[in-house]
Amino acid sequence: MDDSRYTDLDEETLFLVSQTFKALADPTRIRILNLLFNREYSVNEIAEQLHLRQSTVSHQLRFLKNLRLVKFRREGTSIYYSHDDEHVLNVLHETIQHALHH
Amino acid sequence: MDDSRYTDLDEETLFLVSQTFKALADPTRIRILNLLFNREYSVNEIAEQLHLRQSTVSHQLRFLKNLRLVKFRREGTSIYYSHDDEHVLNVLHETIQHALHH
DNA sequence: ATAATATATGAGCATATACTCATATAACCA
DNA sequence: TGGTTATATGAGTATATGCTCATATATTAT
Repeated sequence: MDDSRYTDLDEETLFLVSQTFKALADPTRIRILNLLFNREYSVNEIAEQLHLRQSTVSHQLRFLKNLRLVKFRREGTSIYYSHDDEHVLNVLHETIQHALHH
Repeated sequence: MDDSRYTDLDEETLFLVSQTFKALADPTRIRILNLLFNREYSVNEIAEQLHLRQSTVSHQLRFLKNLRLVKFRREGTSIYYSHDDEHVLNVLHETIQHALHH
């Protein structure tokens, strides 16, 4: 690996990078994001699919929403969530594949 | 994004993936790995470069070592650490660049 | 063997995290 | 308006995490 990859990191970058990975560091959030690879789901649909409580899903979605990793649209009383960050989703996808095949 | 990216994740994969990202979810570990992009460093050199306590560095290196993200070699009383996982290092590098330029 | 240097580790503490229950808020419909 | 369904949120609790100090271990040189 060449030297050009070393950069002294400023506080802000460090925080953003660590926060991004923190989003991916929890099994529940990974399962949610992994489900959203597929298509959009409502909060209750996510809860049912993954056998989680509605409040658990809602709390985690807020976390992912704050980091702009998911977006949502309202339809009646339901809110449908979908992924919203290609880069992070790719990173997750690659790492899952890496884990599955190694 | 196509449907082919959805896979129901087993416990083991989920654990491995979340652990991997957990390694990257802490500012101190990011700084250490980012330093090791460059070249190998001894424990004390890392501590000096990053203004961290020796024990802090040693604890974090143990964490990274357990996940096989770093390797080491002894030279006298010093132990030199270097990175040992191209995939994870690439993911970190890409995400740092992404954060720096967005 | 003893001293000096480098690294590893255990315990303690403060903070962060993730889940759950209960309840609030919001949209829709009769 | 009142009732129903869906989602969000606050508080409480248990566990996890990261740092620090003190000390143990290991290697080298005298």
